[in-house]
Amino acid sequence: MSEPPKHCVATDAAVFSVVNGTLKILLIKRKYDPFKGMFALPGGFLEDTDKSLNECVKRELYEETGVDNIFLKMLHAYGDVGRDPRGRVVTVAYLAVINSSDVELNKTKVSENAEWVDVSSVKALAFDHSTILAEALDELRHEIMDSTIVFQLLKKRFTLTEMQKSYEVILGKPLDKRNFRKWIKQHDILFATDQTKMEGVHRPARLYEFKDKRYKRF
Amino acid sequence: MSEPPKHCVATDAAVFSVVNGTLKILLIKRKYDPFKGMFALPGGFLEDTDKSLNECVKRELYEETGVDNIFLKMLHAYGDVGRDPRGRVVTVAYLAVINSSDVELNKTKVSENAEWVDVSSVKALAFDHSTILAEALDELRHEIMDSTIVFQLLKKRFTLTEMQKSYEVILGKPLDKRNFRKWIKQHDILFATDQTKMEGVHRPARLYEFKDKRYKRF
DNA sequence: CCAAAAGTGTTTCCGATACACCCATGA
DNA sequence: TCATGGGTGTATCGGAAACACTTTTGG
Repeated sequence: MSEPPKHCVATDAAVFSVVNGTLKILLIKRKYDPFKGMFALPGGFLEDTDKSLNECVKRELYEETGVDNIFLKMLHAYGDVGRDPRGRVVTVAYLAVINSSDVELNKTKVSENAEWVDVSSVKALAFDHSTILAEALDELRHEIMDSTIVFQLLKKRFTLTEMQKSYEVILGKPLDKRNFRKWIKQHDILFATDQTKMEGVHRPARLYEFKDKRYKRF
Repeated sequence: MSEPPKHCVATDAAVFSVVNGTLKILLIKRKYDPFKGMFALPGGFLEDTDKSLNECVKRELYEETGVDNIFLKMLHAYGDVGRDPRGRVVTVAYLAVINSSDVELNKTKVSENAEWVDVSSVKALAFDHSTILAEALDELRHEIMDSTIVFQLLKKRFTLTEMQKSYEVILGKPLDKRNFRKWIKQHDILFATDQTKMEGVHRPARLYEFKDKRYKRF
């Protein structure tokens, strides 16, 4: 057996957020060929200094968008010949959701091409990133029902209505208020603070926090 | 930005079967260092001639064990530094199940070290393959309830009791006969042939076939 | 007629869904 | 007192689980 062949390895992140009641995906406008001018998922090559794939995707995300300290769930690897015109690249896709107000895009030179784009208006993406995005969105809809990943999307304190809205935007359908509250309560992941949020001319809403902000599957 | 670094990429397969009523995993006894003499999952490096990761894992599996024409589901990628003492290797793990009687192990020089090993008696494996095996088994238990992957495990014709036994061995717990039959019938994936299987001194069992042997999620 | 596995329905339970009214606030 | 969103409970439905007896065969 000869020396094993070597290949480029990369990570890509599908990072979702809810902004103004719509589901957004964090994309980078490419400055160089291939696919110059098109949108792509943030990501990049695995470096020797990355101790793990997880570290790689976090580093790339930070460098390209300023997003830091975020939970990323691995989704799938893509390694078909021809998926990158420059040569073979095996990429590992990750999923994340964040609260967009925790992030200031365009604050560095490198991240100046990062944008929140409406998922519903995303057209063709660079490479096979349209496929990755579609699969990530599908996975997100499962994850949100099945894990505590929604933690990432909300601020430290939030009302149950805000939480429900996040679910509705991600799932793309309305939920029943009473059933949603019963469901979320039975998971026992929240506690009610003694504070309320007053906004507008109506009864103030109780503010909640997560008991444990770590990712956990139900 | 400099040239992207290159890395070894590999695939590994966790191939399960049920033999004599016990759950088995297909392992290779390593002939060379590192981990010489230890068991490992079958797998190997991605070659330039492999047009996809899927093709790579199928090729490796065929070369090392003679197993051919099998459905493999991608599970997860592992890329931590140090998981292979020879240098960094990013590996992509796959899951499969097969009917062990469709395969003749040890029929070639290269595959002479392949063995079916009781999952319950597997000790330490080479590399991080113990982790991969554990995660694969977990995934298998979900897959079997959620997809038609059990197709791979059974012969062309089989009785419902044989099918149920496969589920029981994989899940590691007994199932209720009537509930199992109701459940499997409601998925509408089988048809009853007009033949029966006579074996022993008791009522013959009807033989069934799959309507469609392709992998499908429920 | 006996042993052994095949085959078959009904009841119960629990989680998911549907659904409508009162409450607290500021203007 | 009104407009606005916050907050709450019950009845129904449907799928999952529990559960036991009859049938067919060869010896």
